Amino acid sequence: MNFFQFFQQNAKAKVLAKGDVLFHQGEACQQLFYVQSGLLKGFYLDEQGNESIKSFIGDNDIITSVQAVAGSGISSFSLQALEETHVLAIDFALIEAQRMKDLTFANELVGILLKFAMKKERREFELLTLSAEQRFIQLAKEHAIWLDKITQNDLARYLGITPVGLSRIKKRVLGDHE
Amino acid sequence: MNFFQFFQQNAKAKVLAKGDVLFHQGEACQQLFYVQSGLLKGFYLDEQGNESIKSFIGDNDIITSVQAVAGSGISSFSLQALEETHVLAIDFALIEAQRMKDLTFANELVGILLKFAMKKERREFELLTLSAEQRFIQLAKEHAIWLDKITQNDLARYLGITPVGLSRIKKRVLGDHE
DNA sequence: ACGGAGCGTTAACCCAAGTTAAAATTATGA
DNA sequence: TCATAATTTTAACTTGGGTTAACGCTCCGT
Repeated sequence: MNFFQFFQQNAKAKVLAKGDVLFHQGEACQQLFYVQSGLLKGFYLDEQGNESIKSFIGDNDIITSVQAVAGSGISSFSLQALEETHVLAIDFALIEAQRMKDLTFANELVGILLKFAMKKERREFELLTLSAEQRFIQLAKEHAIWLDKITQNDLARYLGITPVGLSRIKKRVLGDHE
Repeated sequence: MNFFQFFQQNAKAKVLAKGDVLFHQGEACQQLFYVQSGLLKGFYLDEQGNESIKSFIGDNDIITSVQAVAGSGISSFSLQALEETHVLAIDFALIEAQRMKDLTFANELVGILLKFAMKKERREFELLTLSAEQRFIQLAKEHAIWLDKITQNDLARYLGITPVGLSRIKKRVLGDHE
């Protein structure tokens, strides 16, 4: 069976208002979500309350805590809506059951995981090899839309710096044109 | 069919001497490798010649360039042996063919990819949320063996800092006990 | 229109890590 | 064993980004 057919047949629709949390760091997460529309952030919070943003998730993205559904059962991060967001939720157990008996489905899952792996490899590359300034330039090029929709605080926490740091980088990079 | 059976039947053994390169950044990579014994580093080299180490790969690890086999065809990093290393090499096309017709095989691949995704998520977490010093402490705890086998230059490039920086961190963390 | 909340900017000061270069230590090979 | 190369440490100086706090702007809500 086709992955998205399966999704449509077995998933439940959910609507999140701005600020709503889909799942919390430290709690169980047994579902996988497909984002129909809207925008979410996945983020870590440490003991001191420092936030680090793992990723932004938008239209047509699939999101879950891999650690939770395939490992410990507990999510290591939270997922929160930055605006009104419509998602489809499906129990991961259903996906597991289906892939065990459906070759086409299993192979679509392989494809999805390969794409996911490439995305993570990319992010790893940027965090490892680029300076904060280079990461900002990269982001501004590839996700220009984010600059409008996402607050500077969140953008900074995604780049691994503070909002103050990002403000300085913006000044340096975008220039004053005085 | 079982993944490792398949591997054993279709893979070619290769022996790498210290310093040998399994595949080069910027070149095609169509194979997947299973490390029987030894140690490799996967690393990026930028235009200025700065090296960043993506990962160390040891006994029983599976390694390939996901970008290359599932995306552009070109590897974004190089893979080099840090000591004599024995690997099994298999064409990724064979894996693709097998997973398309073998449910068990496809699902084992899903399992492998889920584990890979968890590893990458972990690395992303560390690069995003921890300071260089915290990353070193973490590494010393989890991979104490690496401290002996791997040069400080390589360890530093894995942590995202310079060898000089790592020397300072070691002094700070391990203390002088004077 | 006013007052506050939230967001972004700026400034002053601090510190971790980069850079360069020299010194010290450890490995390696003839 | 000794000489040379490679690795690690140390030192001096620079720099990017953190921290704190003040300031300004904008957007609401009343």
